[in-house]
Amino acid sequence: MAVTIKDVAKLADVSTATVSRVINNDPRISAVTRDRVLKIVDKLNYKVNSIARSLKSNRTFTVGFLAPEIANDFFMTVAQGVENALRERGYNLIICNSNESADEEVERLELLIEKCVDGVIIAPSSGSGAHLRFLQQVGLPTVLVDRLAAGFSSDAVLVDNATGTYKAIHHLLKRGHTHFGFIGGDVSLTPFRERYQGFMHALSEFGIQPDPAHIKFGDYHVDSGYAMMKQLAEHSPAPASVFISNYFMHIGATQYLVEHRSQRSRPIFIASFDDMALSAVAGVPSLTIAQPVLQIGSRAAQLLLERIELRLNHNEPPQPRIERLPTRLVFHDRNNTA
Amino acid sequence: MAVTIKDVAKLADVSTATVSRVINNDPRISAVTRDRVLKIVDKLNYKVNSIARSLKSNRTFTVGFLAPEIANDFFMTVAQGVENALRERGYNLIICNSNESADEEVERLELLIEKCVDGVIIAPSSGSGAHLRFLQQVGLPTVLVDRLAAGFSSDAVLVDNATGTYKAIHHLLKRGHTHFGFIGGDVSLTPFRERYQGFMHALSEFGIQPDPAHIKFGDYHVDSGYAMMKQLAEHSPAPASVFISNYFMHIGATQYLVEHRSQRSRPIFIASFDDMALSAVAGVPSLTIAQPVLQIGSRAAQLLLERIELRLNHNEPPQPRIERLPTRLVFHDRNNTA
DNA sequence: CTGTTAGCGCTTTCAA
DNA sequence: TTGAAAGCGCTAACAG
Repeated sequence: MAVTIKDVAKLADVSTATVSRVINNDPRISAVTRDRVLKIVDKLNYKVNSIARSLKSNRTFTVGFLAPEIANDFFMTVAQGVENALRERGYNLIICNSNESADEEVERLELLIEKCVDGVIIAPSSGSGAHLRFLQQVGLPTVLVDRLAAGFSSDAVLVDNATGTYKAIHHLLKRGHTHFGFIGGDVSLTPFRERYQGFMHALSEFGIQPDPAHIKFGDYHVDSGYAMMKQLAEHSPAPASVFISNYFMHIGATQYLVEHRSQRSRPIFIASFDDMALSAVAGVPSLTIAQPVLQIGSRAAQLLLERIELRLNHNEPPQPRIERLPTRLVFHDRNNTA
Repeated sequence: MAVTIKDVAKLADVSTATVSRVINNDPRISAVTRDRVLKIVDKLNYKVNSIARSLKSNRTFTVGFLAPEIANDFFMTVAQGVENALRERGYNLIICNSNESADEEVERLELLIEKCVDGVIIAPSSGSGAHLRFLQQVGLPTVLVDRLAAGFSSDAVLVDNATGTYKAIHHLLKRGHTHFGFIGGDVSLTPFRERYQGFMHALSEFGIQPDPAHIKFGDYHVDSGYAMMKQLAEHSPAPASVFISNYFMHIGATQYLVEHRSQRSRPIFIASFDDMALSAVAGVPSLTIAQPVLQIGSRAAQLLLERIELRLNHNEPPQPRIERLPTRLVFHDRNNTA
């Protein structure tokens, strides 16, 4: 059996209360007692049982992070950002996976509630937030990241999807690009919808109506990007430039282009949301819209901790805050065709 | 305040013991009482407090996963495999990050112990396992993945690094490849050491002594792969084929090659350990050695749960088992130069 | 400065 | 089949 506070108390010949005070750095403890206790703590290699502590104190110093995919660089980089910020404040992170399913999302949240996490950060699996509403009942501090959930009002940290896309496309339009294709994700997810809107907005400003055959929507994964780029490239006429709505589809699309490089006289120019590890790899000229991924996570953690502290002190919770972090254009283009 | 077992008991007009039995599916409970209690549970939306439960039962149904990097496709895919297997058995996963540091690794493990996890799965940060030995003292069920730790004997699930590499290089040698370069990782980590050994073994069988200037070691990240490939390619003579010790360096190396494609008359052939999402993307001919990444995770989870169960029943723990899962060769080569 | 004591929410003998 | 009561390891009044 593990060593408990009692064992320490007995050996140090003090009460368990004293031991508790020592390990919690209560100032009103004499130096000698403190030393004696600490010595025993060391000797017995005593570690607090944070389960017991949590049962008393009703806080676990643990935050849940719920992502729709766990083997996904984007969400895990967000998680990394969350963890960085939490660790500074002595909090820990439990990462869970909703598998992009609202049902599993609820399941995982119930689990996290069972485990008495102090708050949760969620990249919601679905554009509708109906299934999340029970969180407000429960009063669990919550921050959304990357995506908003309709009908579920809460703090959120995301990026300027529409504006970022608008600026990229606007830039290309000014440089003379005119024949655009579009590779989109599920528009029931806010980021993909907003990126689509930004894209269309820029085109309409230049009085350009894209060929409907050049507008494609799929899921947001590599294979989907490959398939849609294939459709676009094989369509006649093919678009001269293609906007791709996220990193994974960018990778898939690039894969297609590289494999069929020799078949094209002029390369298709790519603009893509996200700029991550491999955005530069493929050597297809591109303009990318970089998100501050780590900061999304760390900022979300800050907002959450704020809410947790406020709740602890029985203060009024603030109104839901939606923060849009700025994106940044990145040119991957040695021939400066952008 | 959250609703507790007491609230349910009061409303259902039974003792807390009865409620406890109902929610734990104790058979010796009359159907009527069960129904009555369940109805109240629903009405109050009662959820067990697993903190309190764990304090009593001394188990948390939670497993810790400790990875040296959290924003890393490989480790997170392993984590995915772990989670798949755990979920089936009603266990949960806490993912922690050691930042490839032995000190942080110990910190995180102490945290997990504080949280009373039932066991841990570790991809150890360092080839030396000295800092892990305290786990045996504590008696915490442990399984290593991907890497072994010298001086720390425990269950482990990894792949046939040496054999897999050997087979790939052997295959290429038979196809006439002779001038090999090598891009390696930190050989204090067992996978990188073993891959190096497999590489050298294959060459020596063919009586080939690689040019020392063609053997490079770095860290295992994208930038490192880029830098080493640059060195190899700029060296005169450059190797005709290069073995790369993992996915991320493969990506970096490929990035270099694609960027400088036009400068070479004949492309450098790549053989690389790992075959993941983007291995096929770059259009540089390659032969990859695929690991069954998800299975590494799920198998590790199985071994761990076995140990946890045994310990619970006070059975003798089994001898440490080291399982090597087989790798598989994958050809990414439209011109069949491999 | 330190000890006594009650109790966090739950499970589990033991007794009925 | 059910209830009473003890106790998991810790913290926090309260008292001294």
